[in-house]
Amino acid sequence: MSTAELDEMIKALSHPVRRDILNWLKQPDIFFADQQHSLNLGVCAGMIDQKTGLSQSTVSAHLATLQRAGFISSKKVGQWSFFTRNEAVVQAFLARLNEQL
Amino acid sequence: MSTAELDEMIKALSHPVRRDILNWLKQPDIFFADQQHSLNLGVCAGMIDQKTGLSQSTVSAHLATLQRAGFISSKKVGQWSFFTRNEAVVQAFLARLNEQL
DNA sequence: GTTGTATATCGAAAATTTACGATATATATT
DNA sequence: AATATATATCGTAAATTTTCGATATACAAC
Repeated sequence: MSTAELDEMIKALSHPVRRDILNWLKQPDIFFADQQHSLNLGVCAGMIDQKTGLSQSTVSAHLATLQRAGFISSKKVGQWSFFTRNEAVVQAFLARLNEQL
Repeated sequence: MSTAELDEMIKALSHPVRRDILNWLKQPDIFFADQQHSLNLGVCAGMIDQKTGLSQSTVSAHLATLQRAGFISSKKVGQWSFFTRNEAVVQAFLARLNEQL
């Protein structure tokens, strides 16, 4: 993980809504129990839109930011995009911060 | 550490120069070996100004941001301000992030 | 007291981030 | 094909952050 990547990751975490999203994706079964699709694929974007209360386009941008930072991945199935948290990346980030900071 | 405080701390770390400063203050004897005053008191603002290459007022603002977040403290002696890293706060922040993220 | 030095604060310009609605794209349904 | 749904992208306005020079404040030295 380069310094530039670390920078991008910290910036990604510097917005409370993005931290919320990352948290919700930690326990999809708890936070997205009402999702119609199976949670196996991940959480679909619209569910996250709802939970934040922000506009669809804004949330899409937040998700893109988290994805660029590597914290989440998306899988497109039909018309839906399913997002999952990359636990390994989160842990690698924390480990890096522990030694770097 | 409240959510608001955590937010302020992450934001404080979201600027590379502020992370640099925090790093330099971790090993003052290495990064500020040329300081005239004893390093026991901390690192004086002017030394940090130099190292960043940014203007005096800009660095003063960065130091204020780090201080508001709790990561550093300052002690005024004569006309100088000496800054020290609050290791306990840094560690508390990391611990919090480890469980919260 | 005047001059010099160190730092903080002020005011403003520039850059970046956040947010929205509108639109584009892609898939699904009728 | 026409319509509906889900998401991404575009253009842009608003908010926030970063930066600077100028000034204020405080102390030191002469």
